[in-house]
Amino acid sequence: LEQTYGEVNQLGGVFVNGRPLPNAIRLRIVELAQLGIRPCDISRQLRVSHGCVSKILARYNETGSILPGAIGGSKPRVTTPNVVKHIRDYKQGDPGIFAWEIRDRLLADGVCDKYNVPSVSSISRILRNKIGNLSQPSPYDSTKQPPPQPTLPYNHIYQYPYPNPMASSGTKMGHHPGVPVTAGHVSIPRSWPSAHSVSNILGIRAFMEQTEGSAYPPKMEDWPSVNRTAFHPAQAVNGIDKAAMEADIKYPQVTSSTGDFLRFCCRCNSTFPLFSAPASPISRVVKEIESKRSLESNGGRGLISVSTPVTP
DNA sequence: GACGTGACGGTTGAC
DNA sequence: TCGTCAACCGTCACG
Repeated sequence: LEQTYGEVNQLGGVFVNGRPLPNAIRLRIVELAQLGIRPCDISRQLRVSHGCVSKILARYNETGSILPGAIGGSKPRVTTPNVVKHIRDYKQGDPGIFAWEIRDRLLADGVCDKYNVPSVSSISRILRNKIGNLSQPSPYDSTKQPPPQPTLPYNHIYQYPYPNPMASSGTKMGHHPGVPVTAGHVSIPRSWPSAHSVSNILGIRAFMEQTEGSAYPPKMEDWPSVNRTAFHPAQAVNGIDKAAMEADIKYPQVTSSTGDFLRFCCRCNSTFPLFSAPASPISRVVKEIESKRSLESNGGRGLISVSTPVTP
């Protein structure tokens, strides 16, 4: 069981097969691209395969979202209670009606569209199994409440399942650990070093520790594939070297004297309030994550603050 | 060398 | 409870 998580790709980056990259890294990929850094350089810096970088950027350009798609699950059922109810109504109104006629009527009446109309065989099955005896009350009787529908649509946003030690425990999906949420805004806890490597300029440090909780469970250090013999301690993991990660803990996010979060801009060599930054695709992405999380965090419960104000 | 693409092995969650 | 299925994932190799 312990030998399940963590593999090292050709670039030395760590990934979990079958699982999406942490949102922080996805965000960083987009962010670097926005800054004009070539995908191949992003790939090397973050130690993410160029195919993945290409995929994430393509998705971002197409959808505007950095988030991975919905993994798992099944297609939405077409035989919803409402559809079954209509089929029963049609059958009651005309006991000799054919399944294909029901299908046509479902379309004609606007109950279904061409994408979700049940097949003739499905209708036949419904007629056989659910409406076989019209004298029997149906579980979907109009006098009853229909069964609860899924809260989320089929293509809901993928919930990053990695445990977050700072997130409230108890619910598996209750709180998205990808980006910390405060009551009215999102912070991107990071420090903005002055060193001029791409990684350091852009503050690629301790992402997994800070913005994703611990990016992969249980702890990256415990990943069997992050082999300490093959992986030098000082070597970067997804562009995050260990020393920097440790340093990030020592030097938390810059805040102003008022406690506002400040972001260091390497371009203008100054800081600016993180939350008053001009709207950008990145801030939009952050807002996207925030809004998704807000919907799923049960009214804001489990809010965390991962940034520690710097005391002078 | 950079990049798009598809195969591949893997995970996930509804049914 | 468990297996199946179809969605997704990132890596890798190829062109």
